[in-house]
Amino acid sequence: MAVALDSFSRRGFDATSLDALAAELGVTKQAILYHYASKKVLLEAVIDRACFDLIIEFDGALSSAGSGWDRIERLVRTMFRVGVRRPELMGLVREVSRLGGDAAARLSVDLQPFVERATSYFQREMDAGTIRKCDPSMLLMLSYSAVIGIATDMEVLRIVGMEPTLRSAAIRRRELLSFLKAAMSA
Amino acid sequence: MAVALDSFSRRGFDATSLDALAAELGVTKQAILYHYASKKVLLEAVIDRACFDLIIEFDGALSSAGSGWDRIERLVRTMFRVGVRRPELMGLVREVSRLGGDAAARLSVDLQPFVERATSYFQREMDAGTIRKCDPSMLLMLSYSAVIGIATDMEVLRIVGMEPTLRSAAIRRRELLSFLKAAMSA
DNA sequence: GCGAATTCTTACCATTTGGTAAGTAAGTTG
DNA sequence: CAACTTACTTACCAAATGGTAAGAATTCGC
Repeated sequence: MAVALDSFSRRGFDATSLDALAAELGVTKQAILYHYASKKVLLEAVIDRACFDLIIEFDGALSSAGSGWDRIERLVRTMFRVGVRRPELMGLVREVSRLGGDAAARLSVDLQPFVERATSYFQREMDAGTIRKCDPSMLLMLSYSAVIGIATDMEVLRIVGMEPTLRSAAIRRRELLSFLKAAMSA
Repeated sequence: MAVALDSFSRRGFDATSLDALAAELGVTKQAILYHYASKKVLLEAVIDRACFDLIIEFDGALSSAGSGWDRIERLVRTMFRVGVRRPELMGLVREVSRLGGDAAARLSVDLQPFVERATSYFQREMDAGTIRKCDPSMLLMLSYSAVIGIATDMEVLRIVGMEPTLRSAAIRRRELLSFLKAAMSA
């Protein structure tokens, strides 16, 4: 499962053959097809798993104590941490969203509760005056895009002249945080 | 060429078969292989073309008259316009960056002049005090990511609750502009 | 008008793909 | 021990893939 998640998000769904997955696991392709009736079913299982993990990762940050800017900062930090430490999770979201169709629909359903929670949380903070008023969906989308770009578009990072090493990730996180802070401050 | 660019960026390189491209063009696969020795060569040609178009699109915005914030705003507007009206250009950048390897290297070479121009332009504006000091590479990366996300991740847009219609694109552009403005203001 | 280049097509081909069918070794249950 | 389930494997298969070889129609240079 972890292998499939990793490969789907890194190499893409179409570019990942069942044979390649099986080889990596040291079994035959039919061993996979025994547990998952088809490649599509495997993808659906991987989507469910990734969404579950994603929600688990964010659950703490969204429900932990603290208020105002501290909590916002913790949320963004969490987003960045997930993007750096588990890039396959966000990478799969991107890949599945590109695939469209049933897979994307399933992703949508799986993430709906989290998205609703996050946007309503942003909304509350806006009403409270912690962050400046804007479309909460837009804010979520921007945070996702920013982290996705910085955490998974390694090649683009290299193109714009940033070395995509883990060592410099901390620096990038600090930059992104101050950037988002400036953008969100009331 | 346009058909290949579109399909590579929308469906992905691996998921685009030469037969499918040929069918869409009303010719046979071998007609394509006559002009481009292999699928890889076709990809390289498409990359060159996309980068050329990208640079052409941005050239006006980067070199046009005006100064200070007006020019910055025009640059961001251009980025958004390209993202919305020619999503295949930025989509291909994302796809090729995911593919890695020779293709990504070529992309890097093709875009290097533009990237250097853009970052040095940001640097000048920072020195002039128009925008707040930050890593110019980071700023470029963030703008790219934001526009990529909003312009090409249609499914994710739907998931976070934004209808991905052209009609609402203007609203999103305004939101993004005010967002970037807030983030960049000195 | 004729050879030659250009631009295709038809006919193949080896490999890879997701998927099926059937068998088998190792438990598990009664 | 026997029936049955679990977790595979080996043996295939039809379709699709990128690519080659050779031929045909059209255009071009002279």
